[in-house]
Amino acid sequence: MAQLVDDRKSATIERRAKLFRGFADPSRLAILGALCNEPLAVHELVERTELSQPNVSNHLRCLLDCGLVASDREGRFIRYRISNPRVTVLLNDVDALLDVVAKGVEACDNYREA
Amino acid sequence: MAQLVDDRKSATIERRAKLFRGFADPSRLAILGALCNEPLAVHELVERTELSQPNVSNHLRCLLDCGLVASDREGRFIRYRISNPRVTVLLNDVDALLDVVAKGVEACDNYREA
DNA sequence: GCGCCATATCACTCCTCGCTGATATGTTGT
DNA sequence: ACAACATATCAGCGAGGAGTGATATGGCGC
Repeated sequence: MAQLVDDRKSATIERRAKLFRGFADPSRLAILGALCNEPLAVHELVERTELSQPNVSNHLRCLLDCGLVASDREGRFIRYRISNPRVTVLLNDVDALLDVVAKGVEACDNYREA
Repeated sequence: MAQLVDDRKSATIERRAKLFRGFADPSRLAILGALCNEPLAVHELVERTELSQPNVSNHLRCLLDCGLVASDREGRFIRYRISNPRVTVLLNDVDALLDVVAKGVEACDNYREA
């Protein structure tokens, strides 16, 4: 039973970690940032983010599967948009936190600096 | 100059990504989660998270450098605590987002499922 | 139907990061 | 000063994920 509790606890943690990982990539953040302003088609995202088209598609697939963005077909375009305002909330939270810890984050070299 | 703008923009994105990466690990989330309840010394964190002691220390160093936790020496113990309430806010908001997208996140196999 | 544009998929490589085991530093009692 | 406990550091290994290039699918206009 303690085992059960542990499982449930760790399952929750794993889910959180997985969701955070969805945000923990510059390319995906660039895509999400662009979509926060307005819905965009893939080729528009390619222009603005300066990422390769397959790369953008791959990330969109990931974001779509995770439910962070949604897509609507429009003719031969596919328009992507932020699926839920809570995504934006989270992005704002991280900026608010960065206001406080930006210096430390940049100094931390436990993982590769950008 | 457009170059400058791009640099500034991407620097912001990189910082966000780096901060998100700080949260994108089950071990660090377990540590942060435990610290959300109460400040704890390292050996207590080892007990509760069931991680190895060097592992916990490594993650704490990372979290400390990033400014997400703070530490106070107390005798031969070192007590760690959440450094800023915005950390807790972020953790809560991620749970709020999970309420909506949990299913999708679990289904997404672009990166390894826990 | 054919060519064109928009998007998706796949195999592969490289790099980053997390964990472990051994060891070093530090602090407290006796 | 020494023993015991608490914490930090470091090298090395292994795995997961991001990017690329080539290619496949799908919708549109002529």
